[in-house]
Amino acid sequence: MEKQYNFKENEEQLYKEWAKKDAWEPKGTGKPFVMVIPPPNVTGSLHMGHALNTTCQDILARYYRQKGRPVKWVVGTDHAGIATQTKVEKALIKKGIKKNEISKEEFLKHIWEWKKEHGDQIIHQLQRLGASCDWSKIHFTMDDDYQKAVKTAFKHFYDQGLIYQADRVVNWCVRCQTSLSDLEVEYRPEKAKLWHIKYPVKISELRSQNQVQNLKSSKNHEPRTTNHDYIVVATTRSETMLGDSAVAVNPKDERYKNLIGQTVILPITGREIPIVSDSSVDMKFGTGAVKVTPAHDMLDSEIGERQKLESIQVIDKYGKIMTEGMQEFRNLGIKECREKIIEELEKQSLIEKVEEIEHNLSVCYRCEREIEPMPSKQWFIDMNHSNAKCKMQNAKSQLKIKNDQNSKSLKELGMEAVRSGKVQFVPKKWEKVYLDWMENVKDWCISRQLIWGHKIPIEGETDVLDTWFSSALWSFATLGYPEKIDEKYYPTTVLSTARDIIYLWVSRMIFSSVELIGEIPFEKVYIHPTIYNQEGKRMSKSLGTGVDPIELIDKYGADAVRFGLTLLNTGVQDIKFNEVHIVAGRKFANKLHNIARYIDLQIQNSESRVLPTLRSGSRLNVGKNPIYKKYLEKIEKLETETERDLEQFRFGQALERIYHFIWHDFADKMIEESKADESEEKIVFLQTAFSRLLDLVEPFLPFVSAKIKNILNSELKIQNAKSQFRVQNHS
RNA sequence: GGGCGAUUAGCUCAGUUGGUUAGAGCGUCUCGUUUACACCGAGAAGGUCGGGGGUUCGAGCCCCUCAUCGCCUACCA
Repeated sequence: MEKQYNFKENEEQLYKEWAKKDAWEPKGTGKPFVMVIPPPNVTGSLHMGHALNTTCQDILARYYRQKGRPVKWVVGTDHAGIATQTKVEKALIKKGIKKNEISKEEFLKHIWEWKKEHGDQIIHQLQRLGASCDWSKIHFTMDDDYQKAVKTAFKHFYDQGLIYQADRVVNWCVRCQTSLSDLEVEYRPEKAKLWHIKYPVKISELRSQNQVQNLKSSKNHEPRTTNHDYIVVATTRSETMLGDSAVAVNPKDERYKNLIGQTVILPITGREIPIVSDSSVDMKFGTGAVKVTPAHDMLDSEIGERQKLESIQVIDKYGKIMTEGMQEFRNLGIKECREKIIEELEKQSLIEKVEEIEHNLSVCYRCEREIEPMPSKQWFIDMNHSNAKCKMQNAKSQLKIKNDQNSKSLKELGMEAVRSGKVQFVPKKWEKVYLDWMENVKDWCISRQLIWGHKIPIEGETDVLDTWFSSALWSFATLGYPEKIDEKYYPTTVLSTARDIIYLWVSRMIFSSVELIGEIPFEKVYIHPTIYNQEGKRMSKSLGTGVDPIELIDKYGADAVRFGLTLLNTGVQDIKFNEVHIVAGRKFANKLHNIARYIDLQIQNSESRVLPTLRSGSRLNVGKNPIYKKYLEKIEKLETETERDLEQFRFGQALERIYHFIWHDFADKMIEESKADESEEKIVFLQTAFSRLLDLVEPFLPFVSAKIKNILNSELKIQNAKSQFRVQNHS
């Protein structure tokens, strides 16, 4: 054995062996331990979050496999609709190909080519980390059998009356040319100008001098600069006033009480629109009076619905102004129009003042372009109603849907699965987060105007499904649905994932599984900590604050990376990434290697005539020496504590204890003290103790552990063969 | 605006129901080349556990309050 552990050589050799198809198929007879890996985007590359999550899962997989349970760890990738399409679009532009200039079919071909070329990258990266997934089948959400699952699921929801089409204001990405669900919208703080615009009130309708007086003396409106009477609205989006249908004020607002029901003349357009009262208006913001554009704002759309206002679309899906009449604005970009309107209003002295504010700009989570809310016909899943599910289940269906489920909404099913304790979150606090969100869940917009994805299985539809619709089926579509689900493996045991997809993914998997299978998808949801960079900020590729786990693996080894991440993973606390712990991991691997080297030497130098047959993991009790006996009891305690920790997902605590024991107890004390012992028993003891300690280490640092076990085992074989030979010669 | 979490050694973090002198890794300092390992060993320095108040025989841990930071969420136009 070399003086220093060569992780590179060892890991290179082992991970290829482990990536073989049948290497990790479930074996054994106990209660199966089943996980589905959160499928990474097919175009993605491994980031620190993946590395941590994969490490957690692999620790569990290897630990329970060691315990003799059949472990099934389902693996695969997600087609990731919008993310992939955006990525391939960009790649094509570099080649001089524009998406708009080629047919849908050609574009799809390019995406499949891309998938073929790059789709395996993330899989290889998972393997380099040592992930012991069941590689015999690498699922993909666009596989034929998966497509079948999606179609079947859609049909079920549809037949139950849970899918409907509606014309609604949705989040629209002008660049991606698709709708987005609320969860796919991100927010970016931005400085903006808040224009205070005077909308003239139709004076003839003011019934009494009193009202005029009231209006004039209104605090926010002074000093008056013209002879007219106005109501002042505040907006950052002047261009949308072309589509205003009302001005809304809070019914409790004394300033405007008497104006409710009056009419204002919308500047520029000259249209007459009412002043309405709506309790959603915040009296403290701006002037307390808000212009209502039902077609281009989520809140306004709701007000519009309540107040039965007309929805006037003035921005088209390409982000251009579309107006009837008023040629001067037609086809302008949004920002151009915004300025032009302001110019015009200034000319008419209708701008009262301009405020600088900071507000949240909503942007597309994939391309970061500004979101334009606009009306659009889309497909939705009804989350809140149960009476829609009037049609009874298909008698031929093998789905065993319990009767009471037919009277519950998806929201209720999702909440009940967690409330009842059937699905448990670890740490527990995420249950509340989940339930709070579920409680207020809105209907889910599932149609996307993309090319890459599952086509909505309705005649004539060209839209595809939200990528999360298909991932919602992941836990069972990978285990046999819609054909027969292997009941042995369902529900799965643990789902380990990141907190930022609790809503996007976990929640949808739960209600989908309960609705479609009549069974929860997993018993436990482990939400691992989030990794931040050293400044405590989010790691982000686009910000250049990310750390590439593969580079770390190259530098320190996969074992070391696993060690470093796991040591920091103590549960509740989020992780500020720091390389020092990975350095410690590399040292630890080396330490293990050297302990093995020492024991190996002892075995080799042994003059023993008869070495007891030892196996890896042997529970053989050694000898009379009470010190050794006691020490093995100490190890047993460590084993118990590790088991307890891993049952509670206390990965960091478990590893820390093992690490400390091996280094500062076993190596620093026990081995040092044993050096004085010349007896044969010492060797038996060291070998036994160490092999048990290696078992404890193996789930955490599988590469170095496997290597050492091999060496020690083969050394033992040699020695045993020798002693057998001697025994035979003597007899 | 709501919710959650954090604040412990120079840095990154442990600290399991409140119980003697608060721990680890890295870093720093001293010594040590003893044939497993210098990616090592022996030892040392370094913390009024964010501030303030309270409960208790006893508080890093429980309660209140303030401060700072972070995350999630929301319709502030």
